[in-house]
Amino acid sequence: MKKILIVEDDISIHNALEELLQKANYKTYNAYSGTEAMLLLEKEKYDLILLDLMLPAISGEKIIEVVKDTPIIVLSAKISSEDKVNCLLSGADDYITKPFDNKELLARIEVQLRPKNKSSRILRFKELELLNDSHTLLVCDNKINLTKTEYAILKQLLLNPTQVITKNKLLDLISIDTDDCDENSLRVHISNLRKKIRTYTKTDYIESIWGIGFKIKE
Amino acid sequence: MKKILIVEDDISIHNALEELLQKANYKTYNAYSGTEAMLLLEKEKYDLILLDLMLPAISGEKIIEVVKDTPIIVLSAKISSEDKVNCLLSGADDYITKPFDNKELLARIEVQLRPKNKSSRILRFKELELLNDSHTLLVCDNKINLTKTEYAILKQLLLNPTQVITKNKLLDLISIDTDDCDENSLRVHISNLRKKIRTYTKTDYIESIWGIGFKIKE
DNA sequence: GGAAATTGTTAAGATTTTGTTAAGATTTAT
DNA sequence: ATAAATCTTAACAAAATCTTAACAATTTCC
Repeated sequence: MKKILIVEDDISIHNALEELLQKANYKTYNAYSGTEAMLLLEKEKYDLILLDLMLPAISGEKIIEVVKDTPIIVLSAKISSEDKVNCLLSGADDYITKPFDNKELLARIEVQLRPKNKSSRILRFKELELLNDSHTLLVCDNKINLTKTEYAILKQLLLNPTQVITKNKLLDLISIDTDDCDENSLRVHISNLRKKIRTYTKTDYIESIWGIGFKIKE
Repeated sequence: MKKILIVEDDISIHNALEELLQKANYKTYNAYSGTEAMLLLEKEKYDLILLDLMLPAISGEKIIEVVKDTPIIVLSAKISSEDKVNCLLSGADDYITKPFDNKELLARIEVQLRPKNKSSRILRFKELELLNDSHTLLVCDNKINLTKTEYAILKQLLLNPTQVITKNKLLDLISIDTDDCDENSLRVHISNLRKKIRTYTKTDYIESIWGIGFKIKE
């Protein structure tokens, strides 16, 4: 059940939103001011933020700047193109003007919540093809079986091929429960992955970023 | 340079879009019918599709269903909520009604093209580009690997390019635990940084402020 | 100008992190 | 319950990075 934070100071709009979202089977959280929103955001992670711009104390624009890891849909009475552009460029993911159509809002919420990779069937990178359903990897069209964790690691790396994935992030993937995560173990998995890939190609696709984590090469 | 496929049968709108996008530094590709779009999509991969709905032969809605690995922004004269919802739920990522504001369109395009992780920032200063997500430095577009501490130092300097960063501040960055910080060590790191940068440019970007610390030059 | 303090460079040794292997433990499938 | 697959642990080798130390160059101040 996806968690949505509603940031809106107008009580009647706020309540209407809450009802709408709950009927659509979302779990809602309520903030009635910018400061309250900030407090909640520090405490918990949400899947989406619905954000009014004109708020007491801290403005919505300020919140957009700060929040980096959660999609934001701005709900605002400000209809000027300039306001929209500013919000979108500074980090908002969508901008809907009030009054809005309920069904459209729900649709746009779904857009933000659905996985970026719509198909998510195949992840490709050069000679590599990671097949989602069969948990296999094709290297130059040669089939390789990956273990569950090897798959999880490679998937995470291939999802953001330009980005360094920290060791901690990868460890979170591996061990959901263990907080006494073991880097050693991760190292072995990476090593095994590399070895498997190496059987069919000479290029090493996994790069180590010393002290930080790992990344897809190039 | 990002590649955008324009799918639009109205010539005047199509040309206007093409001009707008090229001015905004995108590479444009043109399809004037649904069938043409499908042909191009089979041949090449694009970063974004701008899609009109009412097209000859194959409709825009059909294209939305088929395309799974490229973001789609629908540009349509259909303003009904129902049309919007259908498109968004079946796979479109945004829906803009005609006539549209150019700047808003460009902003919404940027939203679709930017990495999902908003925190992936780039710190730029003249010929230097410090890439947060890949943890590397580009000097005149030449990639340089930085060590963890070199990266931390340069990041701190580039974050406030007008400001002097004290030696103590930099030492805090380097040694989390050691309170017996070593200035000598810092000096070596700075020297190594300068050397690495010097391999691709003659200008020395790190200035020493005697007795205080360091600063980005100019 | 010259002494003292600060900064710059270099290279070697110490330290930390990473890579690989294999054996034992655990989980999963049969 | 047994066998196979997978994961973890441990040990060691290899690599990258950091610190130290020595000395040169520069700046400040008298």
